[in-house]
Amino acid sequence: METFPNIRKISANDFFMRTPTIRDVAQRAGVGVGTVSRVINGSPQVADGTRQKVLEAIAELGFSPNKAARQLSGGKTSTVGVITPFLTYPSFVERLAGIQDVLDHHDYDLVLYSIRHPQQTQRKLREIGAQVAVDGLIVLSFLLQTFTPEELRRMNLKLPLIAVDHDPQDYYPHIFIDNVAGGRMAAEYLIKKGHRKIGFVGHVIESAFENESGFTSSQRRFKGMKEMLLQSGLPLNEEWYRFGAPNEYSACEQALHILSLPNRPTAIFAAYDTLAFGVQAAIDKLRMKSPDDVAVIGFDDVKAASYMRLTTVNQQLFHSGELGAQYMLERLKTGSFKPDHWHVELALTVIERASA
Amino acid sequence: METFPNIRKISANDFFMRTPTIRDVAQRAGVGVGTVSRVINGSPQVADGTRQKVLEAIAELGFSPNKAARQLSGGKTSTVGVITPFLTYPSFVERLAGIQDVLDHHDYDLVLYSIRHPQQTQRKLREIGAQVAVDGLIVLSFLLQTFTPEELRRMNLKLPLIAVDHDPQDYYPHIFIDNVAGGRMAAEYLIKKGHRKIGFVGHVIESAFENESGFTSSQRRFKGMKEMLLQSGLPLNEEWYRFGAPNEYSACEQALHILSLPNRPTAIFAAYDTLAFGVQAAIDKLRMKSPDDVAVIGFDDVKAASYMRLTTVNQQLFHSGELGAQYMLERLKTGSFKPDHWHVELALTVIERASA
DNA sequence: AGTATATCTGGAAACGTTTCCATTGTCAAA
DNA sequence: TTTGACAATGGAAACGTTTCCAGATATACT
Repeated sequence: METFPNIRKISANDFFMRTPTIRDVAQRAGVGVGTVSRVINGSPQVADGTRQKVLEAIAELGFSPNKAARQLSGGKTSTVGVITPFLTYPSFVERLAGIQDVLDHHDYDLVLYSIRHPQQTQRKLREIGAQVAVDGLIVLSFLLQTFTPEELRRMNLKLPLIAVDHDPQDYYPHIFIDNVAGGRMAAEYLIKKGHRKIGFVGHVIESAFENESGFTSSQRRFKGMKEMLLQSGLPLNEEWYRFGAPNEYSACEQALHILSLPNRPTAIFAAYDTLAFGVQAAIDKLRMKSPDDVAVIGFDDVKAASYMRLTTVNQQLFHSGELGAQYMLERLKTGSFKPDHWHVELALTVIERASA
Repeated sequence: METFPNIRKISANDFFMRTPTIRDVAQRAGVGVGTVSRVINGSPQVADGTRQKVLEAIAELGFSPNKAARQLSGGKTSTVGVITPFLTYPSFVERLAGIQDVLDHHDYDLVLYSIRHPQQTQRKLREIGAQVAVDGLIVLSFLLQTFTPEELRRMNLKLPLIAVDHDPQDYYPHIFIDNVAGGRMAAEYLIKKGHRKIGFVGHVIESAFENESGFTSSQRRFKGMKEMLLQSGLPLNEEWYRFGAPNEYSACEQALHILSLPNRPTAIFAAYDTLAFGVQAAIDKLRMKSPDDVAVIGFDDVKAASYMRLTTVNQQLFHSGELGAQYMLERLKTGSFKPDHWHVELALTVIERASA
């Protein structure tokens, strides 16, 4: 009893428009499958006439190469993973949007991994690496910092990694900003505006949940501010500095406290825009007005900051995502990260709006 | 000259820990590949002893099945796509987070497609369908509404579809809310609080860019509000209704206008929470106070609404995403959507906070 | 014992690409 | 005319699973 391995080719199912394969295209164009593959992948090794025929066949059949097969054979997925904590924080979303934008323009897909607890990171990384479901991985914020270089080495990930919004270091490419310098800039701006009594509303780590690297960007920005105040011979007053959860409501409470002091500051630097919104709410509650009664400057330049007319320090959130994706794609194309892309610092700019 | 197709198996490369395949596991456990596959997929057709051996081998080798191969062979990707407009709107992000959460718990990956212009939708859908890179597609908001049922039929998508936040209709499963009823609820709440002069800040479609279905949820919520006012015998005053872009700044301007009228309303219903924040800003600017001078109620119950102490209409954003994902997974498992899941309305609730 | 039945297992074929090698055709130089 | 180099092409093998069928083993019943 002979078997007919090709029986599917003429089976009844095919009358219902089986999605076309490269073989169908080859047949239709009267060429071999190899040639079709070469056309699809833009190899120069194809005569113009042939290429034309193939392209026509592709169009007529509405063929589109099957990703899984492509990946299995070639080892490439045309997919980049993004792993992020706190999907709902506006700053992460903006970076994500930047990444998405670049990947989309290069016909790469974006797989989103979201982590609720840093402890999940390791498991997730292993999974991702083992399944080979993505060509590369963009890691947002501190997630990678939860590992020592040694741990990371032992995990022996084959995947190209790039970190966006990550402390400067030497172990993998990353894009970062100088938070301390940013803090200095914010303070400098306020000082130039004539303020001498400057407060701060920031974020403390309450648990290991938030950041295991020991420092939040809030702390660094605070440090920069203090440096600048000292350097300018201005008073540092511990009463004016308050820390809480990273949300508007908490910030509002901190600000209410600060602004109710008998000797209150004339300006407040909020570590994130989100906190600044809370500070603005407090100012409004107290029937004060910024910038006249109290000036407010934020940090991040989130989308909403422009609606809210918040003066803030821009850190190119969207662009950081774009760059991360761009460098990753280059890495995937050329096989290695450009040395210039290993350690990329983004410039900060004070954006003057209505609040300070 | 004989060839050795299996030469790779003993090539030098293997000393560098080639990622293990199902064959390696089979060998190590002393069983056939079929058995390993059955173990991985939880088939009951495996003796306990055998299963144990296989599981051990899997653990020892750190094996994890290759997604691409799995898909190519079985036709399944363990991946669900999400297609969304305006990635950066907070309400979309919350729905997305809900989807992500459910998928993650079921070991499904989430591929994110973002659309900048509704016209891209069709191309994107075709691409996604053709590449077979996802098992199903969750469509957010109005994107599918840009097609007539006829168009959609002609596109002949093989992919299971479910829409989240989509007008009720008959062509595919969807999860929705009754925006008109929501508008009525908001108005009713304000009326119960004693307000008789109620304003509205909403969103107009400025271009085809935003929504091609003819109605925004803002318009529907407005309709509901008017119905309720009429029904309660309260005055409708066109002066109190203003429409603009869907951002806080624009809403602030509209509210400033309304609240500066000689005969101003004592309460304002904002079509989205984002707009409500703008209204609150306006109230603060005018040195008024909610809820005493002007009450404000929003709609959506975005995360920030709770920080901002905004009274609003909750529409279960996160949960809508969870449900969409859940129903999709069920569809993928059982082969069809449950009839109950074809047309799912989510309940709305007024959340009383400090603003009204 | 012998037979029927149920359970468990091994392994080939198939999924749709890419890649590599062999073959053919073309053109220029000798 | 012959030779060599090179461009263009066809098609087999490989990628790592799942599925299906056949065979093996165990169990139950006569």
